[in-house]
Amino acid sequence: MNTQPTYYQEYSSFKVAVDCIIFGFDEEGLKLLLQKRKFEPCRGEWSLMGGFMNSEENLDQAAERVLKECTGLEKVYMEQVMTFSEISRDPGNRVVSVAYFALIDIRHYVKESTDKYQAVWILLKDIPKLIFDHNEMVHKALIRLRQRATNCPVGFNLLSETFTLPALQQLYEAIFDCKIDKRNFRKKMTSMDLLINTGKKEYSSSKKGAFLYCFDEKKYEEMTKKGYNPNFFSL
Amino acid sequence: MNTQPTYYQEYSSFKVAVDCIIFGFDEEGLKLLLQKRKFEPCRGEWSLMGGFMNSEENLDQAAERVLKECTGLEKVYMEQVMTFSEISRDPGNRVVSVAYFALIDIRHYVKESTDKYQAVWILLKDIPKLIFDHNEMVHKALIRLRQRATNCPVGFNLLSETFTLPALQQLYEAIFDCKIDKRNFRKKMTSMDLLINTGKKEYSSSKKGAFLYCFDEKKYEEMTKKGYNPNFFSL
DNA sequence: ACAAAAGTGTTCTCCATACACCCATGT
DNA sequence: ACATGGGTGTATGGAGAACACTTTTGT
Repeated sequence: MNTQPTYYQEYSSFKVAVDCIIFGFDEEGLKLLLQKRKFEPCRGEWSLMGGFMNSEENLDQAAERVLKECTGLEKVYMEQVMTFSEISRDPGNRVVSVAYFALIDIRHYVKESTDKYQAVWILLKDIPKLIFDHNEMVHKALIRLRQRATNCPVGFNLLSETFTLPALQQLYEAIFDCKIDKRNFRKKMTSMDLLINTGKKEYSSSKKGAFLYCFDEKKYEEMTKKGYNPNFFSL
Repeated sequence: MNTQPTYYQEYSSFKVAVDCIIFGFDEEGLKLLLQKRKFEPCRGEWSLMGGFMNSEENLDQAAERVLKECTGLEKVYMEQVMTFSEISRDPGNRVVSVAYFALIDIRHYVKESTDKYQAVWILLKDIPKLIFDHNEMVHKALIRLRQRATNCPVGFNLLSETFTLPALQQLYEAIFDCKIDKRNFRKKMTSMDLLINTGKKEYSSSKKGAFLYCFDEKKYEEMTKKGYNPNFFSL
C-alpha cells in the first residue's frame, strides 16, 4: 500500500460536501431544480441537490457525480461558487460544503426525470425556505451567474442549440430581473457578430415565427484569444 | 457530551486548510507576503501563509487566525477566493485548501515583523515557483482582486488612512498592470466625490508635494444603500 | 537654470438609452 | 378585420480616451 509518510496527523478532519444550484430556463422564467431531502436530518424539507466528496475524487468530480446521480445529466456547465463552513450549518454533523452552480438546457431534462429523481423545477422568485444555508448558496450563485453573464456567453448553456432572439432577451431579463428594450438588445446582440441566423423559424410562441439563431462558439474562441473582451450585458 | 445523533458516518473526512494570498503595496509596486515553508513536506520551499482549520472555527476564522499567526496582523480585509481539492495537490496528505486573499497596508507591517515571522515581501511580477498549487491560487486571487477593484473601494485597504492621488493611481496601475492617463484618472476619482482633501501635503516623492486625501467611507455607505453603483476602474 | 513630480481642461468618439411603427400570420 | 408577437432605425446624452502645458520647489 502507501509507503509514503503521512503528515498533518495532528489536525482535525471534516466531511466535505458539494451542493448544486441548478439553473434552468423556459418560457416561465429562470428556475432552480430542488428536491425534498431524502434522508435525515431534515428529511422531507426543501433542499439543493447535494452529496459528499469521497477520497477518489476532487470537488469538481464530486459535483459532476452528484449532478448525475440527482438528475441524470452530464457534461453541463458547472462552476464552483464558494465554500460554506459555519460550525453548525448542518445539524447532522460538522460538514464543510462547497456550492457549485450548473446551467442546463431545461428541455434536456425531460418530465420523466423529475419523477425519477423526485426533483422539481421552481421559479427563482418562488424559492421556498431551504435547509441549512442553502438559500444563501442560491443567493451567491445568482450573483455569480449575473457576473458571468455580463462578459461571458454562459447564458447559451441555458438554451437549446438554436434559439430565438426574443427567447434570448427573456433569458437576460430573467437573469438580471429587469426589462430590456427590444431594439437595443437586438442591435447589441447582432452587432457582436456572434450569432448565426439558421434561416429556420420557430412558431411555438407566435404566428409570424421568430428566426432561430445559434451561437458561433468557434468565432468566440478566436476573438477572445485575440484579446477581444465582449460585453453581453451591462446594468 | 454530545447526545445528538451523528449522521454521515459512512463518508470520508478530509483535512481542510486555508492559504492566504496577502497583498501589499508600496512605491515599488504590488507585492505578496511569502515565506519559506517551515515544516515537511517541502520544507524550505516558497509558500503562501497557510494553516489547518480546526473543529472550533469556521473558514473565515481559520483564515484570520492563520493570518495573525503568520504576520501578527488583525482586522484586515479578507475574502474567500476559491477551494482547491486536487487529490495529490499536497504530497503530505489529502488536503482540501481554501484560498483567501488579504489586503494590508504595507506600512503597518513593519520590518521587524518580516524577521520575526520569516516573511518576505515579493513583487507580484517576481513571484517564484511556489509549492503545490499556490501559484494558481495567486492567479485566482489576482483575478478576484481586479474584479473587486473595478466596482468596490477595496484598493484603499492597501493604502494608509491618507494617501496622495499619484499613489492611488500607481496602485490601480499595479493592480491592473496598465498605464492610466493622469488627468482622466484624477477627473474620475474626484468627480465621484468620495475623496476628501485633508489639505495636508506629502513631500516624500516630490519637491512640490502632493495633497493627502482620505476616502469618505460614510458617504460611500450611504450612496451604495441608495443604489449608487460606483465604477472605480474600467479596463 | 533646470530637473522632477503635481496639477489642470477640452475635444472626440463610441456606446447605452429612449422611443414608435410596420410585418406576417392564424383566427 | 384584428390580435399577437416579430422585426426595424434614429436621435440624444454621458462617459471614457486622447492629449500638452503650467506650477512648485529643491538642487
